[in-house]
Amino acid sequence: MVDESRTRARTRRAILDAAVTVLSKDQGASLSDVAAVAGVGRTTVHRYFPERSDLLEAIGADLLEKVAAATARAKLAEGPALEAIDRLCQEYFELGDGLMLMFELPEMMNWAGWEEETEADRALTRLVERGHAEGDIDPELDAPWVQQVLWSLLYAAWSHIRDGAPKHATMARCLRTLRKALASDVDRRDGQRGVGRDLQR
Amino acid sequence: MVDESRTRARTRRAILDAAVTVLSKDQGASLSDVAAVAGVGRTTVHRYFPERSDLLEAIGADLLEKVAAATARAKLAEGPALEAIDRLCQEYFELGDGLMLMFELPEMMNWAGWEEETEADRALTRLVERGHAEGDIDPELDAPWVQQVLWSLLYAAWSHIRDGAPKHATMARCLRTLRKALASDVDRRDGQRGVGRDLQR
DNA sequence: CAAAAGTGGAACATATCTGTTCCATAGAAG
DNA sequence: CTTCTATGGAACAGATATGTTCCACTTTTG
Repeated sequence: MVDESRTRARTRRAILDAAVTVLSKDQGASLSDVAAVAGVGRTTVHRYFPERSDLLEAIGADLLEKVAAATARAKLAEGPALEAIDRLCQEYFELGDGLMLMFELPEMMNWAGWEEETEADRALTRLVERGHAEGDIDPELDAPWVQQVLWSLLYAAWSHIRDGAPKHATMARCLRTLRKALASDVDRRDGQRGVGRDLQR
Repeated sequence: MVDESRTRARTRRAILDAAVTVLSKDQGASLSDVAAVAGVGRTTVHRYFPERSDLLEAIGADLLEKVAAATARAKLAEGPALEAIDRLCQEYFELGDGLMLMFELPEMMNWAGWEEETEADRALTRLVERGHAEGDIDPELDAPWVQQVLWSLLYAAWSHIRDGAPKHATMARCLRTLRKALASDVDRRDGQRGVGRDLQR
């Protein structure tokens, strides 16, 4: 894992990406399917990932990195808490198929990397607590529940898009829904900023 | 399907229920597993549902009925729109494992019965539109999106419970979240009724 | 009680996916 | 150009789930 020839790195990525694409559409897909989409022989897949579980594990690790990167980009420590969550939601949204995989692939949710609390989890927890302290986030909603809501709304958004809904509008609705759900009732200052305020009647 | 002896009906139900229980925990579970939990021989399962797909189809149909019944019980045409959605959410919540199956079992979401719009869908659509007209529901959130949000929050709630969260408290948070998310900003009358108002700081 | 209905288990055939080995060849790197 | 890396494909072995058949046994039902 230390260093790989460029070709090896490229093939590896191709397989990983293909796997995410294929498995997010059909979690029961065979390795042949993955190989086909990756434009690679089935043998090659086994060369990189001896067992199916190795591939899944690699996907998990890859996803974990992407989540970490997305969380970092959202800079959760900066600005009003609700705006920070907005940014986080947008970043996670970009994970696309990978996001769906986390929900839909059984072996993914049970896999080791997600059991332990990641830095991303901790950052979100800190953010929610800050939101509570600053009066921006509904004090009745604790960090774990906020996390559940965030992910499930993202899931809802992507499902909706899969059903043919326009991407951008759906994203806007998702953000709006999340923001309203989490906003403290006392503090309404930031709740309406951004998306479609003027459409309000 | 016309009439079945009592024994047959009971065995059939046992298999169906066992299947929901087992498959909601492991979508890849074999028919042997289902048979074992149902307290029935594998042969018997095949007698009632010749192919795996037949079993899945039967579960789908069964679930569809339960959803219809739950929707009817919620009496969506009565009372303020937000309260009606509250009732609906509580009714659906009771579906338990069946609810998770709809999300997690791939063959379930693609299955025929869900494609066409059911009476339950139409009732919800009418409710949302009524909510818009009466100023109770956020006009920016249309019926399909409201439906997505409703189901995904239920999914979030059950996932949270699976993770060890207390059932009742989670349900309360789920309702609160949904209500706030859907409430129109103009109309705040009903937004706070019920769950944990006195815990507000 | 006797016939009929319902059941369980063994045995078998079949399909599919997995994981492995081997070899010839294409492509990169020196 | 030559060497070495990476690859694709065929062929094979093993595991697992599916679906079927048959028969003896139990329970219901008339």
